[in-house]
Amino acid sequence: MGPLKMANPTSRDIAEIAGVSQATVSRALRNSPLVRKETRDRIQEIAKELNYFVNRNAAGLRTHQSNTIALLLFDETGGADAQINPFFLSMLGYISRAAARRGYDVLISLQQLSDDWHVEYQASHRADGLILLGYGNYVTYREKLAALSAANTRYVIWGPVIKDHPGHTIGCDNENGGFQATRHLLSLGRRRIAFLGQTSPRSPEFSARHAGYRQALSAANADENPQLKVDADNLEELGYQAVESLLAAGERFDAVFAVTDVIAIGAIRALLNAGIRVPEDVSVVGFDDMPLAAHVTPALTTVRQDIRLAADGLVEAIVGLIEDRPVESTLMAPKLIVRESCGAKTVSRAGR
Amino acid sequence: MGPLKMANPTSRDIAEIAGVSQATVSRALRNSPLVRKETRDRIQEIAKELNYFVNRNAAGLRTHQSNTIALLLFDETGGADAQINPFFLSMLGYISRAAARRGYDVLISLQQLSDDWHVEYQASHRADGLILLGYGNYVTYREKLAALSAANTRYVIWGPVIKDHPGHTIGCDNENGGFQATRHLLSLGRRRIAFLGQTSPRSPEFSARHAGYRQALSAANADENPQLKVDADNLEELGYQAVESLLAAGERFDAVFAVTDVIAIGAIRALLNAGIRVPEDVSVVGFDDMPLAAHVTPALTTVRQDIRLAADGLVEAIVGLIEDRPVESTLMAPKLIVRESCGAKTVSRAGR
DNA sequence: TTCCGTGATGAATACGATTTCATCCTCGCG
DNA sequence: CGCGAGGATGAAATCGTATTCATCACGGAA
Repeated sequence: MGPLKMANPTSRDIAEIAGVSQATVSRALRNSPLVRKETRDRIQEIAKELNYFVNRNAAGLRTHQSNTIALLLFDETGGADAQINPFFLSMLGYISRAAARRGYDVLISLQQLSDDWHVEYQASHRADGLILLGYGNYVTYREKLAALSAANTRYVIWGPVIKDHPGHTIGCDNENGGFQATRHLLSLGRRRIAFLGQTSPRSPEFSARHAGYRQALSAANADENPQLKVDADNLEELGYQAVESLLAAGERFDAVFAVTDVIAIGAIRALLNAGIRVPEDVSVVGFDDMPLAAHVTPALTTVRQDIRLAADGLVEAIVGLIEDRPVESTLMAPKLIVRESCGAKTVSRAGR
Repeated sequence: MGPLKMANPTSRDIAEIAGVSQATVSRALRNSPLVRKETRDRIQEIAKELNYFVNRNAAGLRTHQSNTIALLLFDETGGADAQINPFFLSMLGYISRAAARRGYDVLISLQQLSDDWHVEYQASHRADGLILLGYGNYVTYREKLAALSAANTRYVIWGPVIKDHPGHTIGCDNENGGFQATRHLLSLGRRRIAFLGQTSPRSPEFSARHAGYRQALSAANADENPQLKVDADNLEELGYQAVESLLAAGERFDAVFAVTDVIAIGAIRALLNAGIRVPEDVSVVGFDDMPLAAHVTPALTTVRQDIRLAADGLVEAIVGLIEDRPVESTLMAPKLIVRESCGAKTVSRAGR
């Protein structure tokens, strides 16, 4: 017989064809041990033949689940048409894969500070839980997070692990990362190390990296020079300006630790423009190891956050919450990736 | 009275509180003109008070809609842990915003060649329509697209507009882009222009760019030199190797048109490594204008695809299909962005 | 032979909204 | 004063699945 055709087959249609009840079809499709194996196989075959797929709305209505995770990206620096933080973007890919592996879809949403949608996702049964990227800024988001908790929403945050921080958090050990970067520069004989990045309490991650920087300095009996610290938000242009301002002030420095790859890239551009060689005259180290870090010239030495692992951790955590398993906040170890911009190696092909 | 509390309020709960029927609540929440304004306002207020949100599963079940668009990313070059094509990634951001503006959520899914999920999305009522990125390769995906059409799925493809191509397509005028890039190099006095990129029928977009390249050459009465054409897939490493092979073969060239920014960046790295100056000795032009193009050194001259516009177009198209409006395939005009790598300007701060 | 446990299946209901159809009330007009 | 039109609301059906509770057949034990 030819292929069965049907516009929108339902479990009832299958039941009729198979000569069983709709209940049995439902059970068979979910591999319930309650149905005899032969019946089950027959039903599944018919379903495939008919190109049948479970209506998720109906199933979700009945089970109060959506098998979907909402990924809320918040990018403070961006206006409506700004590029999204590339670090988050590449995280997104891994999150999506990790979620798929566990049978969850991923819904994405770019949030603005003014938005209040976040509460809606779980309440409307569009998602079973939320992953928050870019919400590390506790001060700004205190009420938002409180609202989430009040609505009994399950969520996980990527960001710094802070005590009293509501909810569960997966983050990178930023302090240790800052320490590694700075220690590396010191080990290369650099002593006048500039620090580029915003360290207000509004960005606790960057503050932690700064703390690591100071820690490494004092471990080497070197003092922090406040003149060599420049605030800069996470934009390439601001990294450029930060170095410009250092040069304009006549500061002397032989290394730069930028709190972010993006800032580091801007800094390098400014240095080269000023005729300063990198890494011969000034060593530069970034943070994040974003995809392009290996491909700029000189290739960027940086502190890698293993986003693959991070994404896995986030998904693992949110799924755990959804399925009522105990979940703990986690701190992940970063790793120094040595390339060209620090001068530790002779120039060669960019590290992989 | 204090704030009303309730775990999971339903429209029925609201009805009871407001002293009306559940039907009226449903109408009021959807701003139906059938309910008196005062009643409507009162109901909406109660809903807000209760922190009520429509259960999308129930609504979707009834209306056969999900108000969701599935975004299928296919990246041919990537294995399980590979980075996603940054061009698609940044498109994703704009798509998400454009969809939100029209009241749609975006579900993302990274597809592998072996996957057959694509058909499922609409059939399972998880999405009302599909946007396909990276499916430009018609030969490989012929059956996949056929399956989609057979399942009566609404979908839009980002890719080359090809006649006989099933479905609707939004794409960039690649031929024109290749033409502009090459003409620019010619106008700078370059004559021996290498072409880097895969041009098999499996990648029609790249072939189109190549066609534009040839067109510009012949318009300038210059002949194409087959020795200067190197196949290279879209990876930085392959751009590097392509230039290496040209150099190894002893070919002389004074310019490179890379079919992609990623390839161009690899090419530049290889040139610099070989002691060849860019742009003084060799001009380089890329394609895409991905976010980092402005930030590499030298900043990349490239052909910009306006991804913001592209994303808008894709969403506009898929929403049109969903809402049964007529939709046409569209070709968008690319634009040459002159930065440093071509040598048209004196070196200065990277263009924005 | 009778009875009961067990495995397999079916009937019926619930999930929470949307929508059709019916009802009721009011007001204007003949 | 009666009647019909139209505005506002309610009752009830419906969407497609998951699940509870009943039913039934079968076979072994008493």
